Amino acid sequence: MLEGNGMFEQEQQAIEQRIRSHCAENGLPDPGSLNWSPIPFGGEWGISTSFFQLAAAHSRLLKEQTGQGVNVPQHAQEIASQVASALGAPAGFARVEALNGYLNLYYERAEFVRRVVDTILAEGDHFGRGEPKGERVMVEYAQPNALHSFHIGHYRNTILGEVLARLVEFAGFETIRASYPGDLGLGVITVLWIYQKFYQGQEPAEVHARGQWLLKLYVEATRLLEKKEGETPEQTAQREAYDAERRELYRRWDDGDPQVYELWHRLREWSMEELRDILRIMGIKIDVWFFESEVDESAKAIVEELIARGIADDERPSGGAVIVKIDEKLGLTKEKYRTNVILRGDGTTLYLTKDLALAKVKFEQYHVDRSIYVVDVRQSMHLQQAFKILELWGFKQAEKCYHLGYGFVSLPEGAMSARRGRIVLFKDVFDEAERRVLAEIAHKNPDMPQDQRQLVAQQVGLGALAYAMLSVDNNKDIVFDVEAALNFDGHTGPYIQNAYVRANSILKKAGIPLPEQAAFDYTLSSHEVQMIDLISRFPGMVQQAANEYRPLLIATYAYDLANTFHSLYHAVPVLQAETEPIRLARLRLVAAARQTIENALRLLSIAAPEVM
RNA sequence: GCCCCUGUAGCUCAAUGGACAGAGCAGCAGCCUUCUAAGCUGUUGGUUGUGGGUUCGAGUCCCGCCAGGGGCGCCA
Repeated sequence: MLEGNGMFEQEQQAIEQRIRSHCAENGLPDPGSLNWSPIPFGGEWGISTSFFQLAAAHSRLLKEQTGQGVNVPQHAQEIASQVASALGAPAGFARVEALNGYLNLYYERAEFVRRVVDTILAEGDHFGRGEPKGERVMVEYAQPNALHSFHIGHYRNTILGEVLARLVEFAGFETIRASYPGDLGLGVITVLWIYQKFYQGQEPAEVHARGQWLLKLYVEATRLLEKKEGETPEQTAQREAYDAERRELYRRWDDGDPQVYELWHRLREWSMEELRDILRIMGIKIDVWFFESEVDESAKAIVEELIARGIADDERPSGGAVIVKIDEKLGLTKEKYRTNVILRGDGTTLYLTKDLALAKVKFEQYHVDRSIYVVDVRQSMHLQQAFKILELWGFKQAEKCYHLGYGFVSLPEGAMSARRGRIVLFKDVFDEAERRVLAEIAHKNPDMPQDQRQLVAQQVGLGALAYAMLSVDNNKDIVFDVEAALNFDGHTGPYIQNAYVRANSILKKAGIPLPEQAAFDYTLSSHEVQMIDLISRFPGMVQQAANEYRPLLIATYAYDLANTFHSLYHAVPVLQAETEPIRLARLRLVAAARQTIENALRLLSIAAPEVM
């Protein structure tokens, strides 16, 4: 298994040992953990470490002893030189060099390449997978509000969560994908109200049309119920009558009226059908569905316990609600988590209450070791409050809860607003993406069979969309520009997919099975060296991205892979290579690159099309 | 008032405290009879918002300030 610099683990450890003894023998402080990083120069590769910290430490030591320190960069270079000559020509490395305070160790090219390529081709789809960590992680994402339609803001949440789940899973953690759709609240009741009042019995046949219709109903209902400027007394009376009906409906729903429940379940199912189809398009399989309505009762029980234990204050007797003074209970003097309500005056639960109950379910029923919440950054305060209340409650897994916030998605015209009809639905963008890819295929690849075009259009269209979301760090807001998101050139998903396709094309045209082995003992071009360097780093990238919860790192890495491959493709002939041994070696290199691109794309939830 | 996030090329974004701050888009100049031009090559473009501090070394860490966004008791 290749992990980090693990490929040359033995050689690296031997070097470290010799550096330590060199230091000990020459009165230098122990260098501590040597921080190896890849050599940054293009055209060659190896590993590198610097001696600045050691030189600085030694300088401090000398200052204590003699009252005089030394110039650190200069001293670092001296140490690097001494170490370099002490090492001589270590096994596994072609060359050792001391430069600017750095010790650079250059790999034996042929051996390095052979190991990298052989490992990748032997491990195939598993190349880059981390060792099992023996820990179970739950990722919660894909939580749109029921009875609203799925827009590109939800899409960002969903693609980010899915890629995070794939990352931690591939890095070696057992992973559970959870979705928590909001199916309660006034917004939901509002849709039920207008449907019952004006549209009873109507139902668009197509699944997306039906889901989207619910959003239109919500917008219309909001217009009817919203106070307007300069309304006539009749209009005011009408509006208030409507609102009274809605409140009455909410009350009946709360009482569990079977008729209302039937309607609620039916419309919720329309939303869920739409969501399931979008998840199908995105290739996502959710393991666990939590509905807000399912944790309602257990949430109330938790409130009782918090009151009994003096963590929550029941202000209902004086006309208030049940609250938790979080800062006060934590003993903080400055306001940080503030105070929040965990039960309304009328005894109904809030979002916060249900999150307390849900956390308990996750840890106690699903036995997860860690729980990651992929939720809009605007809910950061809310989740911190939930985690702190759990902590006050004595729930020790509270420290195993992480909020992965992400910036919100807005439009060039401003924030999305369902009421103003200013909203971009995922399905609309997806359909447009497909149309554009089909047009592109007709133009650029007219020989592609008709029956293949639809599949490729979907793969490439989704690839463009996914990459547009994933190539921005999650803590940054995105202004969603359809034209930019559906661009297929440059730093985009299709650019990466195209690199895969071109690699695939070479291997197909070779007309022979992939050679079992090949020697890389010829003079490698700088393009080949860079390609090898990058693909060898994939396992380390997976671990880093999973540890930091940063899909962006893989997105950037995948682009670098494709960029390097495109350059290689242009500059280095494979099928027309100078000699047969070089041809075979390059075929294996191309196959290894293709495999690495494929694995990286899979982590990004982007398809690797055979042709495009 | 308190808390969180952001500020890097004209625009959109990268950069485990480390070697000359990098890509894409846009602009300019080239490359399809050669493994798919959704591509490649070259080129233009920077006081990393600002002032201090820590460090051998700061876009990165600490403090202040400026600008923008978000959040803050019965919405989700």
